[in-house]
Amino acid sequence: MDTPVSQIFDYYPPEGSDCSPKIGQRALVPFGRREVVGFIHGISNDSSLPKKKIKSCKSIIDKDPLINEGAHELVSWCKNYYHHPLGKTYATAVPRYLRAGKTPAIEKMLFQESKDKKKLKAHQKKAYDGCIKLLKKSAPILLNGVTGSGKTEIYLHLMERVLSKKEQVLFLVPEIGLTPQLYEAITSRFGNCVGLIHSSTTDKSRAKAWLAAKENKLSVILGTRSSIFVPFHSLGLIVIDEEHDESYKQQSGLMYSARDLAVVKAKKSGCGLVLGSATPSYESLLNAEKGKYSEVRLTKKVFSAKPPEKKLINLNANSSKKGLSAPLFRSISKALKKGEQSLLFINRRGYSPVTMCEECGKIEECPRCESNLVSYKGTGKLKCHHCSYQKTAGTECLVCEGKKITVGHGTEKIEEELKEKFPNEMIIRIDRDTTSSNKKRIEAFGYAKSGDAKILVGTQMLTKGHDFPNLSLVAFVNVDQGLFGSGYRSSERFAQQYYQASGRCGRRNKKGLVLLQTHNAENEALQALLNDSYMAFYEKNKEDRRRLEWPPYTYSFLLRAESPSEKNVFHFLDNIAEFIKNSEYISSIKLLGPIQSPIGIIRGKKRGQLMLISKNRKKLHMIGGRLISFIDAKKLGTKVKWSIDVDPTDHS
DNA sequence: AGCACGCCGACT
DNA sequence: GTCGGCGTGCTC
Repeated sequence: MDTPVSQIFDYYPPEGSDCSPKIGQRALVPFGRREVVGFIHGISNDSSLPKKKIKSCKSIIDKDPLINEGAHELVSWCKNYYHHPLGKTYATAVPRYLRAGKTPAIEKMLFQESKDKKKLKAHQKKAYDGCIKLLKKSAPILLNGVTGSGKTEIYLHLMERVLSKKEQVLFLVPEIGLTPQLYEAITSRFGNCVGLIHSSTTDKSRAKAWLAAKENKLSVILGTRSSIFVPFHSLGLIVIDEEHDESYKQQSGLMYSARDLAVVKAKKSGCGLVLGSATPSYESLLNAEKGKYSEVRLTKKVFSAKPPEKKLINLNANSSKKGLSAPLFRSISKALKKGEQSLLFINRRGYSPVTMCEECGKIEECPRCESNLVSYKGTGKLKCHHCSYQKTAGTECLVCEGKKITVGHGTEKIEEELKEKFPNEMIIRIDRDTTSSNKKRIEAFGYAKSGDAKILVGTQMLTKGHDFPNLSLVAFVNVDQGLFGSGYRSSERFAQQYYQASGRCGRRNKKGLVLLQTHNAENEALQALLNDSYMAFYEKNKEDRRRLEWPPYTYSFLLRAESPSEKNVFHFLDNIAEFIKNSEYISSIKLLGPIQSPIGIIRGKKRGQLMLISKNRKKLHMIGGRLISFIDAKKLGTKVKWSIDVDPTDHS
């Protein structure tokens, strides 16, 4: 049941019934003073508990198991690998509606043979044939194809093959924004046979899609990461689009990677798996090198466009307090004259990340977090991006009555600069703040895609898998922030953003231009980015990772703890560090910490962490298990809130 | 996570 | 004498 304890609770079958319980059924059980829904995880003839202590189930909810064998295996694997309480793992895997003990009615939504078939171009056909051949080998396929090479059409052809064998398909996308275009593509080709599962899907329809897939009454699930847990009846293929995207990793609770779980699921069920990206994660590229994945490459574009011209704008030579330099403005003007779109990328929301008193230098900080407040001009607020704190932004410093100024640029400030310069053009800003509801998001992307909006400003949201047919200029407003950010993954991340965004301009016959504003024009990594393909950049960059022993050449495991009392945080972490140092595995593990987390205080809670790094995944996993038993046995975790992150994507 | 218990300070 | 705040511990 949905409790944060790692133990399993034993029950007798319901009294006076002769039905035999089956694994995967839901049961209504007395639990303390309440009655809750639980999942039958295993069946046994004995128990370590005294017979008197064991209660009987009130009733068994399902006639047939709700959790089929495949889902049961995946949940079990997940709880072991991520060291997460079993009940909480079920709670993550099963829709809320079903966990409440309810069962919705479902309809049939099955695949219909399509009438009009699109033909693949020669290079696509070759890749498709390669996939078909490799799928028989049952290793995951890494479909490594440059932007515009037509991966989607290959997915659709692979899907058709599987669907016509009456098998099912799971199609995963990193975020909700990418579902509409794919939903349209799939339904127009294969009929009304698709269940959608993402953050805006209601509890009930989520449960419906989930159940329909299990009952084999639906052919395709299109969804975001949690769809990986859908218990398909006869799954034939999993597609993970944009497999490098970090949205596939859950960042709280059960911190699973849907991409990694797909590999497990495909192996266990024997279905095909295609991981697609123009900029594969270093993890996947290394797996391909090791032969764990089969790789299919697409280097040709469907519409043979000239590669975009790439130029650095040296901000040292074009000094300005503004976020946008004169050469950048000139290029935007040129694009406007030709009636073409420009996209400006800056990975920072709000107006400015810092507000400071001009006289005394006092910076506006969150009273509850170790973090500066982000200013918003539109609402006149100062907001914390780590908690819900916000206040009205005054113009005067409360200490010395000096004038407050903003330092640095966010999407909102860039938008303002553009509006001053181009008052008559339609400018659209796309970030988490402007697309908070489904309706707002659809509207914003509508203007962007129709070409009505001539200038697009946005965060990474804007670069994720969207096609803007009229786009000819892409500009990175602040290269240095991305490329030289903290964390060993920042160069990989920036390279992915760079190739994703620059691949989107100059499609068809238009000549594209990519501009990068930087203070480090001579930097070697930046030069490499400019002159090389993503793969060439990877080849150079991976050596640093190997030498410094970071993932994917090592495995990592992050233990986090928080509490209002710093003493409690470090008492907890120190105890665990000591335990590891005394264990037999210490020789194969590198310990980093305990240290204060990069953001040391959030919501008034002190935060600390302990990182374990090892080349030996098995040993790292073993010590993880020992660690939990140690915390449980010594009751260490009572005074702090703690969590485990296996394969963390960033180490904060 | 819920939920109850129990200890302690505050208030009628 | 009683109410309620929250620290602690248990749930088969």
